[in-house]
Amino acid sequence: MLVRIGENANHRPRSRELDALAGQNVFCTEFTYRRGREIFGEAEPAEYLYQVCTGAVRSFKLLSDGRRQINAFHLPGDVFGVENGEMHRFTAEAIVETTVRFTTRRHLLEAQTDSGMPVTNSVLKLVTRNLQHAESHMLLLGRKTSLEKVAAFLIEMDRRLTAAGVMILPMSRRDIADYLGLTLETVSRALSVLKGEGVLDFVGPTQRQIVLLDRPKLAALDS
Amino acid sequence: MLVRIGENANHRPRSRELDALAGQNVFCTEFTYRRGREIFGEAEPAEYLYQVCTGAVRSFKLLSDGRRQINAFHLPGDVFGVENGEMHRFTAEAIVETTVRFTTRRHLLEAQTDSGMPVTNSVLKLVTRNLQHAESHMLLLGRKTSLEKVAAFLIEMDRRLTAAGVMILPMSRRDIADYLGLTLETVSRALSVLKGEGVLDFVGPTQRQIVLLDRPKLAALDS
DNA sequence: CGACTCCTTGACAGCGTTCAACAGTAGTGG
DNA sequence: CCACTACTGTTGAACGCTGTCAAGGAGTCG
Repeated sequence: MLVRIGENANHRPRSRELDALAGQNVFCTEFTYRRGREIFGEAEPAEYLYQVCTGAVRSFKLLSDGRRQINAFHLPGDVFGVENGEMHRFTAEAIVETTVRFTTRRHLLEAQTDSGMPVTNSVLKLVTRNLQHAESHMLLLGRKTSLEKVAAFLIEMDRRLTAAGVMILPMSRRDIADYLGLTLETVSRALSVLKGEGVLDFVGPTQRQIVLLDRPKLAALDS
Repeated sequence: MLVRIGENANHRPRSRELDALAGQNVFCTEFTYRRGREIFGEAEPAEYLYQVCTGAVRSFKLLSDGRRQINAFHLPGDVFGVENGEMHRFTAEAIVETTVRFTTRRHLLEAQTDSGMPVTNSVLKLVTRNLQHAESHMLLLGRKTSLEKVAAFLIEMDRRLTAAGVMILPMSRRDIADYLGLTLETVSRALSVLKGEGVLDFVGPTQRQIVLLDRPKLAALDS
């Protein structure tokens, strides 16, 4: 039986993708992870497939000395853990308290043999979307300056989680830095520059709530 | 009719993938591109699917000011141009004189409806492999030092094109740099360091032929 | 042979990192 | 509720890795 996701500003059309993937009759369970908890680890068997209901997830790889590269942030509606192999290729952690729905890969495979091929097609679509994101992120990581990286990050997050004119970032400066291949100090400095230039402003007591004041200028900075 | 690829040191099992993809009866044509020629451009309609017979191909994205990020090198046996969408997301160019086989996407789709689903599965495998490569490349681009990047590059190329103990690089220092998110000078310096440390040596008149003398040390440098 | 590209090497600059101090916020327990 | 502590973010100063600029040599191709 399906568990309904409540009314949520971040509840996008994509929320239905896990349904399309697994079929309407697949058993889906909800689970809530506390802030910082690991959802699955790199090289662990990929048993489940997840969809974010509320909260936010980071998936990343580590080098032996602790350097971290965050590959993607998963926000409400996003499906993740689609490894199409035996093992997860990332570690996934809840950034804040996060509720996910999940289903087993076995259910996926069974649904596939039942209905023919739409399931494989859905998996292909998801993998292709991940690949596209990875491709543009390689351009960012390899060839953009710190300011361009932060601008690109803001544009992406603006698209994905701005509601009522305000973007509430669930992730820390360190998370952003590890996503952009920078240090947290450089991210902080770039944000200060953008604020100084009137591109954005912080609202509220914390620095995690951002209002974009000049999107054309921001887009121009992304090159 | 299929065109046979000649005996070639770089002729890997993967060479059969386009067959598996498109079926043994699909019409495949060969074509040879001269050094530096564009095979397809970013945002062009993705009409064909390619496999390298001989030579080497670079696929890359550009920023408006000319900064280039090479996403992948395609070597003999590799299939490329699998965009799974209307448009190519990269530009592909022949690095040296390169012969490719190609088939139209339409043939692929027809093969799919004929035989059921193995075609989609093959596409999924290819896209998944691309994604895996992109994922580890993001870690490299975002978090590795120049020496680690060059070491990782050598390890990858050693695996993919070392024959008879010698690795003959088809690409220039600039290509390597644009692949690793560095400048060509930094690549050159890193190679000089590795030579100085006895990890590798150049053979022949040019600096494109490399012998690896200490693979364990090289692997250690990749972290 | 001459023009061109490619590669190496040196000197220097600069962007981003590192190290450090400080302030604001959140989380915890009395 | 408030004090205490840990966490998070900003900012400054100095460093260093990589980029930039430049020169020169070697290889390649017409």
